Amino acid sequence: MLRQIASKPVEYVEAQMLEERRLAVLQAIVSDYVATHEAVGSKALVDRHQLGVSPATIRNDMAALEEEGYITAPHTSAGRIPTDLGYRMFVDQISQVKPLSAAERKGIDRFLSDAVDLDDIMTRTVRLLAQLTKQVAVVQYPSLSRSQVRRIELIPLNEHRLMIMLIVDSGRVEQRIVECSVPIDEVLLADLRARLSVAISDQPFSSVPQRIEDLEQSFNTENRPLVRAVIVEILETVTAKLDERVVLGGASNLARYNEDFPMTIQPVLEALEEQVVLLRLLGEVGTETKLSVRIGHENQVEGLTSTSIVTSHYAKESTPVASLGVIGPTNMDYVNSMSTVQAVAQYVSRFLSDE
Amino acid sequence: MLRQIASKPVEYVEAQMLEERRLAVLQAIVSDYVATHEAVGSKALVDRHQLGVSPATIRNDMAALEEEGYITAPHTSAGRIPTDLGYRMFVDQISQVKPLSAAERKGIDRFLSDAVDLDDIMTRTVRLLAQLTKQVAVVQYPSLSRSQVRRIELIPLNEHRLMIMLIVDSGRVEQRIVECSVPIDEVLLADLRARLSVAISDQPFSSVPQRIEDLEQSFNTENRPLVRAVIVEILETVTAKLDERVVLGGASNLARYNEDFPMTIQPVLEALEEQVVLLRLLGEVGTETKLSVRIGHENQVEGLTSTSIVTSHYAKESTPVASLGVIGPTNMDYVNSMSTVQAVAQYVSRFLSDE
DNA sequence: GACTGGCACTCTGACGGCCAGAGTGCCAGC
DNA sequence: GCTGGCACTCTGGCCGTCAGAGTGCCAGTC
Repeated sequence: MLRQIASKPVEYVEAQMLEERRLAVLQAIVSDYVATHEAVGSKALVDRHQLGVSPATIRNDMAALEEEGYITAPHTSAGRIPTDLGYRMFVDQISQVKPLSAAERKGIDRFLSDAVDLDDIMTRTVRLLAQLTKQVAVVQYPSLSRSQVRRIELIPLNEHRLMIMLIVDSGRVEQRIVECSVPIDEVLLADLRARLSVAISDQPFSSVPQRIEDLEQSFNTENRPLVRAVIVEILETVTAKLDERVVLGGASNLARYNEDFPMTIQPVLEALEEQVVLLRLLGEVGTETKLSVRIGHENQVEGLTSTSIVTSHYAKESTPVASLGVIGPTNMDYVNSMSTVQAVAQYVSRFLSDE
Repeated sequence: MLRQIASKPVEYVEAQMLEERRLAVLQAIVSDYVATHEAVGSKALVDRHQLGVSPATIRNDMAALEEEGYITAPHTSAGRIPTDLGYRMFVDQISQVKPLSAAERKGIDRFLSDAVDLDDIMTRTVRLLAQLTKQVAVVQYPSLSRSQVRRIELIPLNEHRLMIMLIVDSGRVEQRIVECSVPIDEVLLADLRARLSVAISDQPFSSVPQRIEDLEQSFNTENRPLVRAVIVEILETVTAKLDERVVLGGASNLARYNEDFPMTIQPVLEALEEQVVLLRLLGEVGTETKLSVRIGHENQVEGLTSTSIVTSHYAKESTPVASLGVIGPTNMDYVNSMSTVQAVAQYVSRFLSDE
């Protein structure tokens, strides 16, 4: 890299260095602002970082950065604060995510390994994320659409009522109750279960509808009402429950920001109570990158334009099944959030795959 | 009532009337303060209520009420605000809970009747409560300790792994996965299931431990490891899951108070994130009264001493199974909260019992 | 004896003026 | 291209002032 620069004409080298310092200034501004939550001025900058130049020089750089839209001044005579674009630049510059310390990793490991079932894993994960990042954490349950049906059970509860139970390979269990007008015939039930089982066991959730829609035809007319009721209910479960489940935690961390940051937390809380919004925040699973950061206005959700979202996929047996992440103010500690989210996602993936 | 008073000596009648007016003043103060969230003065009081006396007289009453600890003055020259004791008196005075309007009842009915399973009922209920009262709502899942096991299933997932499924009469389903070192024998499994079923079906959850602890003895030595593993897991589920599940909603309503009420919401949010705290708030189910109000310091939870909690039990087939309620600032609208909580509890009870 | 009008007192909250501090932009000089 | 210096500007804290609201008390009335 250096060698390459050395081979260029002198002016270019100097322009390059200028660029580099300007970038360093931006990074310094972001990290100072994230640490103090106060607009940072040129003098403070040279005091706290080894920039090797005077405040006046920095001021020129800052003017340029402001011109380019990376930073902005709250008012004439205050320091500068980063814009969304500035944060974006900062985040993109973090090529390598800082690894967690051994102690931290061990803590995560210990905390998650006590989990007894999927619910427990999800709850623990969200608590863990919130605690480690001191922010609001979101964890999505393994997506049904990316899962397979492992097994189906039809359990009679009484004469007119039975429970359908879909067991999913990620450990999720979906249950649904069916009312029947006619008494339930155990033999028929066993038969139906067997055929359903053949049709959909070990098949992807998304293919269930087409696999069972014709099943009704193969039964005697007298039995069809029950069969149809069951099939309808399964279809409903499959489609309805595709709107994924999300757990939220650490909302109290929102209140902390308020101290030095007059963000009105009500719209944020409101947005976070909407499943739909959360799912949109967590984004489409299975896209290229694992770790994703959306800053301020980059996420289109109303009420969350002054928050940033750091998410990562997690996987079961190396196919991504869902996302998790943290939500905080745009002036959050990106370095820490990113490394924590990534690490936790890795651990969750491991635990899911172990099971 | 009037007749009775008329038969008493004159002094007593007057003392009684004095008492009555003083009570009216207290009620007026509470309702005005709840409406405006501003300390209420003597003049405003006579303006807005037909008290039939002059402000000066009211001032005397207010002084007396302050002396008795029902109201307090934030500073020398402000109006008065109710103390916890004042609210308590006010609430106790509401003998008859105001019924909801037909439209409201219909709204509740419609909203709840779309629920497809227990999870759905719980989620809908919490949303409903939060929306109707504009406060934070809490709903507890039907308590396992007050439920019966309806059915038990042992479902083999693969050679070394099976899922235990406890179906509870309230509609809850508890599942747990067991790992076995030896391959699972289907015949043995069916046998075990049958015996477990005999032992605990239709029995109260709390009696499960004693009913299955000796079961292991009746199996061959070679089969005991599996049997023991299953029993251990059931016992663990029964005891572990007795810590009840609670859902929370409408946290964004907390932020609203902040506007006119400088309550720091962080401790409140923190407290609400603790399951244990929530359960303590919802209180012991099955005690005498259905509708319960705890005001300010009456609930011993740290961080919630400036909030009030209105709860009610709900029942399945007329035995109470759990609680639900709302949490708000002490200056909340008790009349509305109480009637809403009561009505919603009734509807939930009905839906549970219908199923 | 209870209620009333009047009066003096007090506290808050809003408003405006003032000033120190911080930070900038610009410019001339190195 | 970097630097020191200087004039400029904006904020935030501080203080004094003042109107408004509400109280407590007292003497008078029914």
